[in-house]
Amino acid sequence: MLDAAVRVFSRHGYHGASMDEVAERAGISKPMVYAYLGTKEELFIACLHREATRMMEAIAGAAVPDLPADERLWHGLRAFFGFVGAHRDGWAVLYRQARAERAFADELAGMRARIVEVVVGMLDHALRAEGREVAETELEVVAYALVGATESLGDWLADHPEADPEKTATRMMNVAWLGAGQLLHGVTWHPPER
Amino acid sequence: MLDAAVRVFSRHGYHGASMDEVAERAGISKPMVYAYLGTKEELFIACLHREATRMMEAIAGAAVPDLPADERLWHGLRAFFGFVGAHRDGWAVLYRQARAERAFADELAGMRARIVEVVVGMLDHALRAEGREVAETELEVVAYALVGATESLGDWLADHPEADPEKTATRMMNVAWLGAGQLLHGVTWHPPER
Amino acid sequence: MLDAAVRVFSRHGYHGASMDEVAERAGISKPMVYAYLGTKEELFIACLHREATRMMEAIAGAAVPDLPADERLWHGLRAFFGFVGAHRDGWAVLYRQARAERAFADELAGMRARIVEVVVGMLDHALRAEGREVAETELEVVAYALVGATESLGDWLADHPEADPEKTATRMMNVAWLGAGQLLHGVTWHPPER
Amino acid sequence: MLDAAVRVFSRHGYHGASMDEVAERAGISKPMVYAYLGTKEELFIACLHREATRMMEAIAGAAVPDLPADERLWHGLRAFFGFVGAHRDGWAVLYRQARAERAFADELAGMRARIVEVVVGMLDHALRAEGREVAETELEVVAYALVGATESLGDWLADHPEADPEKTATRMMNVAWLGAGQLLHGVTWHPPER
DNA sequence: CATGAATGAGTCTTCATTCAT
DNA sequence: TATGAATGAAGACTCATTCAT
Repeated sequence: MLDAAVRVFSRHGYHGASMDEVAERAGISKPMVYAYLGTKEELFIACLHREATRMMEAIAGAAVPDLPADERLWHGLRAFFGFVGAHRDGWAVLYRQARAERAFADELAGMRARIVEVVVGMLDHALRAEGREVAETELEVVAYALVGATESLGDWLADHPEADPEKTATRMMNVAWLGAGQLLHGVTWHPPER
Repeated sequence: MLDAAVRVFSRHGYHGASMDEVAERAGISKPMVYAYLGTKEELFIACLHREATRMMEAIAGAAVPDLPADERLWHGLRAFFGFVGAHRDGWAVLYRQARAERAFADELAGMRARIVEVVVGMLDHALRAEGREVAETELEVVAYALVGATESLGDWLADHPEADPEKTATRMMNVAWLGAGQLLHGVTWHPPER
Repeated sequence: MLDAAVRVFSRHGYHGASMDEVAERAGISKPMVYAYLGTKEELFIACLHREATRMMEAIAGAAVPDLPADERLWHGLRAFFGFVGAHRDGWAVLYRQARAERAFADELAGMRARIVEVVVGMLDHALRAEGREVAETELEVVAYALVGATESLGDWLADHPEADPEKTATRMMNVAWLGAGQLLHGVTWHPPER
Repeated sequence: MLDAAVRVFSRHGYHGASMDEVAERAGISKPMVYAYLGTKEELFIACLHREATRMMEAIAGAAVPDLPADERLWHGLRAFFGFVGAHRDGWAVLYRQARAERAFADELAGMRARIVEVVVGMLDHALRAEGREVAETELEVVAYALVGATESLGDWLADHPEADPEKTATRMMNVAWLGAGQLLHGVTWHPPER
């Protein structure tokens, strides 16, 4: 039943979607939709939740903690793009929709916070292995940027059905790792003197 | 009058905004809003357009072509984050809103295409200077990732009024340049053999 | 089971009450409610009926015919206010609800007619004892007024949990009897000449 | 426009009435109804208010304070029944409807409180003229009973289009005044010793 | 016998959009 | 030109009522 909702939301957007259509597509009557999942808002949150959970599981299952940092990142990215590629419909739109409505900000923020946290952990771990240490906030911003870049490519992927998820993951890995790799080695960039 | 619209759209989102409120905030009557800017959709596009133009101008004005690649990127980023910091209200929300509605996809795609194109040019130019060459598509994806990361941090900045735009720009530069720098030197990453 | 219904109706009103709540409060399933008592309307009528019957019985049991008129009235009133005081919840609301819906008008009219008839009989009996006689319609209107006043005080009592039913009965008796008493003695009032 | 609403509410009751019908009967479109009078609830309150005001004015205009108590009462009653007779449709139903819904209790209570207050004042004035004095609460209850009886006859009148308002007023006056008259003279009734 | 599950029908309410002034 | 007034259309949500189990 959530499948139907996800499809409808992804086709017409949160506001464009009508509960009538959700019900119809799900093959049940409107009151049932309300009985099972409550309000339109709650329904959307449920969708968001399920997709987020699935995605997180896909990633977590791939990026197991005992791999070296680069491989872990790589597997994580591959899982992510693989997921988006397979759920083009669902993910990108839920993501875009969720960003637009204040009401879902929390849900979304939580979801992203979990990912950022993982990435921060990954970076921190790798840094310590190099005998270096960086303030948490710094790492967070870097992680945020990486996640953002990844989401962005995910969005791009969702819009390009012909694109290959694996290849996209490789490209992202290049950008992310070579950048992160340099940072890990203590190379940093500074604004030029004025 | 667009100012009023931007404010209203940014407060309540595209759908949450009512033409009544736009008119009231603009101090004119609703039929005038329609006379001057047409449909709600057109109005929103007009807002989007203006903000995009302003932003592009701010960036273009800072990232002049005759600077070396890294400085050019740096000034561009600084201009971008400066703009977002100064228009927190407007930018992030217009951006988020625009992503949510299919109707604005084109507008948005165009706006982003222009930026990606610039970044691609920048990378290409720098590569040639190094005597190297890379397929356009490859560059595009990298550029896309960089732009995505930047937008993402822009979003983050818009949500953190206390954050410093300049510092954010520096962080982004680190992620972007050190990664891009490596790429420019021909270093690339490959998926591990299975 | 009716108890549950009465409670629900009295809390939320006829329209505000949902069959779901009735069923839940009664501890049975909705189809059973329908099986035993039919439609919501019929259910309400059943409630009305039971409450009316109980009340009539309480009054009839107290106002036995072989008492002198004033004592009979007094005992009737006392029984009435006693009943309302003890069933504050049920009575007043059923009464108010029933008045609002055309569908229950008949039921209610019947119930009141029975009381009015009793009062008319009482007055008539007393009048005849005084050797006087008055047109039936006249008596009916007087009876109607008395009943109305009584119902009204009943309502008031239902809204004032701290008030004493017995005292209220006494007050009503004062109004009713002194008025009725005068009438019984042939004293009547006429509109002033213009 | 309120006329239309009153008519619809009186025909179908508060719940049975649909805003569609109100709009249609008023000859305007639904959004206009909402623009002018807001919510269904507010609309009903507006009706209630207007009818109450009109009625109070009718009564106040007739029962001028400088008349002797009985004449004042008489004129008040006549005005009341005259009003109800002329607005059968409106009054009775508004009154019945208003009683049924908790939401209107306040409005109604206020309206009745004003009347009771007037009657209390009238009784008090008359009592003092007789050199007697009675606790306010006592008077209030008596007044309440009188008002209730009157409302009740009003209801009866509303249901009997063929009945004569003037005659009804006379009857009510008989009940009210002879009763009140006795009370004024200090005659009271006491429960029999057990 | 009892019920969980299902629904058709209908309500209030809102808003983008446009005449007539 | 500018607007106050008006509306068609649509959507979320609820509930009395009934099968199939």
